[in-house]
Amino acid sequence: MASARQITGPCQAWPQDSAFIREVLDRIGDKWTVLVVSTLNAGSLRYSDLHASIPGISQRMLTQTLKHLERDGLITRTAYAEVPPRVEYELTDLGRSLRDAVMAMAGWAAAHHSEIAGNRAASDLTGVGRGKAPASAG
Amino acid sequence: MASARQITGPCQAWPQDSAFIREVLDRIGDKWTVLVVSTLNAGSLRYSDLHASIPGISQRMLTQTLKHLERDGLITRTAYAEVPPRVEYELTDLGRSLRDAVMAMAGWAAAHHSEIAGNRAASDLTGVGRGKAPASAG
DNA sequence: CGGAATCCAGCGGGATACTG
DNA sequence: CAGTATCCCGCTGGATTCCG
Repeated sequence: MASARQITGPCQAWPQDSAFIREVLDRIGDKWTVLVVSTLNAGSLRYSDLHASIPGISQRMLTQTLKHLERDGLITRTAYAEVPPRVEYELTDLGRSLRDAVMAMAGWAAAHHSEIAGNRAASDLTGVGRGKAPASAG
Repeated sequence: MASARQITGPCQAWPQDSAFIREVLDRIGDKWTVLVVSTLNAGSLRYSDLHASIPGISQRMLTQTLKHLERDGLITRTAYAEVPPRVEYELTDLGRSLRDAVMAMAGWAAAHHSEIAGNRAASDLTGVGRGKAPASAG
């Protein structure tokens, strides 16, 4: 899928691996995946439970996200052939490892989000303030 | 929202914090941010250097990504008022900490991407194969 | 060189309606 | 209950053009 990239910089050890990151990022990039995984952290849940636990999600997005997660082996889908249909979803070991990884990101976010918010507010106050203007060394 | 259930894992207190994660994910969710940060890992770079180092990016996206990163205090922008305009971008400490966090995700991706690919392929072969069908206890 | 502004195609994703 | 199918709108983001 991805073509080999030519990197000009001196330290280009990990950009090649960005293909992997891209895959993961494309998955956790959409907000629903993270929400679904975090909700499934509570254990095995039914479709309606997930739908109720995740406020803004539509059936379309919930179904799609679940299929993607199942396809990647991050969750298991168990359908009970009962009169009132029942389907339960649960995180796999792989899914739990993803959850851990995302939680690490969440840790970083929690640790720095105030600093980022501060920077953003300051940058907003400075308004159009561009970068610093050092001596123009011709 | 979610009814109290039996939790398999020790921690279920993070869905509330998902607001923080969302912010970060919205930022690193678009592929360009990660690429730009990883490229800036090489040190201070000019606009044109970045543009050349990141194959598929457009000026629009590069500029936008850089502004966002600067706004959040993840990079610094230094404009030299010379005859041929020159602007350099560099990661801040905060930006480097983000890079570390993203590299952690990259580590997870590298460790499990083959497994995920395998699961996906298997799920593709199984085709329409739905979830397992346990005894219909009705 | 380093951007800003404009235009426009693609598709992500919400709302709705229907099915098994 | 647990989806599937359809429509359709808004945003993302690429290509192009112009400016300091």
